[in-house]
Amino acid sequence: MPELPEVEVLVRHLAPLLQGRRIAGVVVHRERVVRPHRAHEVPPALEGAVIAGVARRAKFLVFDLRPRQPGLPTRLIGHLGMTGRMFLQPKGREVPRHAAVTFDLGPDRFIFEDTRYFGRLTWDDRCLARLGPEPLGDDLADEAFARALGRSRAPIKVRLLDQSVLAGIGNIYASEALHRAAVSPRRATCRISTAERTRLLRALRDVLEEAIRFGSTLPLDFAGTGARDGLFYYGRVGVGPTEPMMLAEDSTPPDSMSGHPAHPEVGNGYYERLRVYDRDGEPCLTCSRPIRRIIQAARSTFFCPNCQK
DNA sequence: CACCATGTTCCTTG
DNA sequence: CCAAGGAACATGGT
Repeated sequence: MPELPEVEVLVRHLAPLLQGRRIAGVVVHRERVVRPHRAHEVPPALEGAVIAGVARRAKFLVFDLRPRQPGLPTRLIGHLGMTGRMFLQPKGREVPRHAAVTFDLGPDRFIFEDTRYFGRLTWDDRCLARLGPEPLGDDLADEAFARALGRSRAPIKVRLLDQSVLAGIGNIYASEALHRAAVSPRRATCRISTAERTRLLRALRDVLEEAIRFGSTLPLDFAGTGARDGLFYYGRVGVGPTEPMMLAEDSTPPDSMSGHPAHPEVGNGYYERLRVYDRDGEPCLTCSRPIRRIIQAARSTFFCPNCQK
């Protein structure tokens, strides 16, 4: 579920649930996820710690800890990779097949689940040191954005995905922001005009903020227990046969037929949230000419060749 | 069987 | 030094 807005929504959801809870036990089901630590190092490092708070930095979740004794880690850093999820479950329920790490919190269990195991959970904080500025931070003024972009000749889309340039932009919102700013994803970064750059920063913030606002009000299925359309993203919800449901700690699993029907007009207003992503061949919502899909840095980019020059 | 997937990192080639 | 391409990680959906 990862990209800045999804992580932000998740953090807001988790913070009140985890604050003040004590970690009674930890089980590492997939050693790869706690790299560079070893599985056996994890329980002695974390057990007995109290979770003091949860925050976000770029696409990372940062859990502040009060360790049981000095010298032990004071924060845990999580990354969801492509398919990571985090949620609470009552103990006694079966842990999901792809649980990577589980925490015993007493009455319930905090689960980091990740089908592809690209995610991470670590107290090695070097990953945070390499990050560029937060796109939503007040500190990121126009000049700071210009400085971050630099004089690179790389295509702007590829540049936006570089976490050391700007932290938190992923493949979906990069395409979305460029479309809103009417800048071609292929444009060399150093050939973006001042006006375009200003538009782009604005578009980035708008896209991210809207997604957060939207995600905060949307019934989300953090546990992934509901039938899904495969994306878990806000934008295509309503297209598929079901709609994700909110799952606080332990709400009842959604009955799969209770979602809105698949008609866009009946829909829930989510239908047009993503204007270009995953819309290859569909008409651009501004000019109605077809959206195109191209490959940049081995990843799909979607854009309107007519609107974005 | 084919191809695709929200992410990151490392390696090679130009 | 930089850009671009590919592969790797691992699993599942269409």
